[in-house]
Amino acid sequence: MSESPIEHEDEQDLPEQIAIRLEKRERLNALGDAYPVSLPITHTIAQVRAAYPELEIDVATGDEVAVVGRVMFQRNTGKLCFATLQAGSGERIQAMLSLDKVGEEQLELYKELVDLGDHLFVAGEVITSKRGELSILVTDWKMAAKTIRPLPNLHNELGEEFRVRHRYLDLIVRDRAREVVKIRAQVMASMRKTFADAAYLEVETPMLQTIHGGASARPFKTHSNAFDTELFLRIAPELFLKRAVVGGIDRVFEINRNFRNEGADRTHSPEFAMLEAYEAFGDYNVMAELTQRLIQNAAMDVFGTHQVVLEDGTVNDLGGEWARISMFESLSAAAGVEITPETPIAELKKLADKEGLEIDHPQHGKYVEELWEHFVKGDLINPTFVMDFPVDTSPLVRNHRSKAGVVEKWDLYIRGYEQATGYSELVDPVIQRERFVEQMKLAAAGDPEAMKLDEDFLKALEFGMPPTGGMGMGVDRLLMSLTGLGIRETIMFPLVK
RNA sequence: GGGCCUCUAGCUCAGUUGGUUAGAGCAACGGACUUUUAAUCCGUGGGUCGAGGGUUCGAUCCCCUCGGGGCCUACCA
Repeated sequence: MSESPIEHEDEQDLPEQIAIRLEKRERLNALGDAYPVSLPITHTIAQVRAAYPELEIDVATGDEVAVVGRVMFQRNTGKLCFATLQAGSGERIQAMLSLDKVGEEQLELYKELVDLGDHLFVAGEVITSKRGELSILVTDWKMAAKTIRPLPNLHNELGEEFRVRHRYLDLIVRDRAREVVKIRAQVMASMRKTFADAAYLEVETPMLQTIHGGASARPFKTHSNAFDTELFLRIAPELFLKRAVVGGIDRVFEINRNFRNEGADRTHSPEFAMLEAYEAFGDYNVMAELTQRLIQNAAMDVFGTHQVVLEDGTVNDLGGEWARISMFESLSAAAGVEITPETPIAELKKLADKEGLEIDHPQHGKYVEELWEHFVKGDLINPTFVMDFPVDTSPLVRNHRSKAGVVEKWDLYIRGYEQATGYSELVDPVIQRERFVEQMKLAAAGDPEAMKLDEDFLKALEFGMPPTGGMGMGVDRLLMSLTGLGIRETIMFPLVK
């Protein structure tokens, strides 16, 4: 990337349009202020529009208003100039500057000093033009903030890379970009309300951790100068939220960033927003109900329906009671052979080989999950809880209360994506230690994602954790499910090199 | 990690089978215009063709290296 041209000392090197705008900025400062600290604004553009929903053509209301907006279009003629002003929230209104209202000097200055993209303050009467456009017939104008760089062309779609690298411009220029930011905020607010209604407390747990745990993933590493020690950006908040439950915070949730040092694609980002929730004396069934409620409430609060329309026009039906299927039963049905926790690993391997699956760190449960993804996952369009996972790939989940060889864990799939996961949490400190030891053997065998043993967490469990249900949900992925956008569109400022 | 593609003006894109001075629309500059709304009309300027190296009389184009981006694939509870 080239350095910013505005940093060049020699003005000759500046792109023409920037040099010209810098001169205009100087002139504005000489005449007054190109960036005034305050302006006598009386209305937002939205308020003006709302106050006059249906005016006839060529009407003068007699009402005076003063607004600011960014200049999005300009149509300058000899004695009458038009500009379209846009509020940050996207509403637009037309400003009209006529010779007989502002005088020759102010009209000339306006034409010379105001460019597309500038923040412009205008005061005047609310009218409609001869074409019926709601307008402000300007008596006073003032530069609210001079722009130095030209806005991108509004008549072509911006390239994807340009949009991500200049999200601030994307937000100015593209309604949908603003909408997505708003939807995200509303979804967050809705989920917090659902939690509040269920007497959950929101907490924040460490991002910097001395031992990363709670998930299987490669971490980002950093270093603390003060403690002279290696630290990890968290891959999950799970082990700290469970400590909170041990401490008696019986209903607790956190919405915050996780960091995973792994691949980035349409559904994965190195940093992503994660929701985790724990409920003492709940189990994975309770958490499934909570998860369904969170998502359905969000859809209803934001879109007013459980049938949300996605970017490509298809409808994502989130309504009704969501299906629950068993992992082993659905796999057996799809594969055409009975597969249970007792199925010999050699048989699973034979089936995987036949299907052309390569499995990295072969354990029984790994085979089952890979085969399940191969045979079943793609067909799960409507929201579906996949229940009861293999034990050896789920070290933090308690054994099923009645089925041998599986744990009380579900994954929620929506439109073929893993959306959330829920557990009846493992709270027995002795079994938890055994599970960690198993993970350490895997790590020793070279699995870089295997979990580390967290002695302090085990100590907390040894002080007694109540039976607890837990759930985790990728917030960015929820936004994807609600909008049909890629993850880099649901995150306002995704990581770019 | 592997494969394929891509990078040209502020933005969106053409183009050059290697040849004088690299084009368009919008944006900008000068001029005309009191009802435009992608205003219109006349005129003008604007480029290290991602960076570096090579081949060549001559490279934006061909080759190599590097960098950015995309798609597929692998990996990612």
